[in-house]
Amino acid sequence: MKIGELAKQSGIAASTIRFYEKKGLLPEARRLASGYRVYDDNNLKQLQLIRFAQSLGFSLEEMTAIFDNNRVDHDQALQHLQQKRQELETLVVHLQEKQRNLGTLIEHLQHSWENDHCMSPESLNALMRQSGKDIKQ
Amino acid sequence: MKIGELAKQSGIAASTIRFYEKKGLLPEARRLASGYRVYDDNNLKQLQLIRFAQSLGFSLEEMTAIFDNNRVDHDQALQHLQQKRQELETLVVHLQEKQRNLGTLIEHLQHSWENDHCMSPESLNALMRQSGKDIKQ
DNA sequence: ATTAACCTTAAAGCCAACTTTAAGGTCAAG
DNA sequence: CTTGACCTTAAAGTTGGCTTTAAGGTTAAT
Repeated sequence: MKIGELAKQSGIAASTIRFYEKKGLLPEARRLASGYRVYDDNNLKQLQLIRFAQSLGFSLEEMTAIFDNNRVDHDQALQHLQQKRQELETLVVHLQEKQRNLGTLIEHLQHSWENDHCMSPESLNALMRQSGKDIKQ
Repeated sequence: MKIGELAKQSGIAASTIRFYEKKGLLPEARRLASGYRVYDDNNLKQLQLIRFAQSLGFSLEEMTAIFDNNRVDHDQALQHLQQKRQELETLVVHLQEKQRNLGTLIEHLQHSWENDHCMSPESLNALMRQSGKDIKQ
């Protein structure tokens, strides 16, 4: 199949597929005499794997390192994945904390607005002191 | 205090403070005769509030809308906050799912690499079919 | 033979949230 | 009265992950 068909089947724009190839995330595609790129179902799977890894928070650069087929260092790849899991775990904990803080903040604001119609920096400050750093990603 | 001091106390670069002012997120600072910006502790609190809101996932644009003091529409601000909490909740659920998937993936890979030293696309596919869409943000 | 739908490339543009650069002006210490 | 740390501005650069543009070449149908 040609790039338009692969784009349709994968849901990834043709321009993005070319972009991935240029970045080295995808191998250089075989070409027709006309210069058109040709793909098969393996390429479709590669794209799906990319989207999956992306949904796990991997950057294109990380994927290029891990999925550089031919010479995958399995142990390194595994380490990458485990680190990612750890990061994800930390992120979730942080986000849950934020969520709680935000809930509390909303309640405080509802009360303070019912009374004095101002933002009551005291409650804000209390929350802000508690709240950790970044959300990141 | 001057901008360098505020930068030090807030942990936010002076260039960033100027940038926030230009964006309209901070009010225009009072100036010395020399043209130097002058700040007080309220400005420090404003910056801390910005970092806090940022940690909750608010963009500078959203904050500009919400914290446009003088004429805050409390109901709208509250709606913003509640929507953010909802988004955060959804995000957490998705991330937890990703985390589980990633754990499963790691186990599968450990097994398949012990045996045939290849990535066993079958297990990957199974996971990928299950796994929802975006992480987003 | 023409048209429309496809493909090619390099290069530029986009977004948020900054950071850096260039070319200055101010101020306190020695 | 000079040195160095600080401040000013507008404008350009950065990052990641694309998308868009411009200027073409190919293919299939009519």
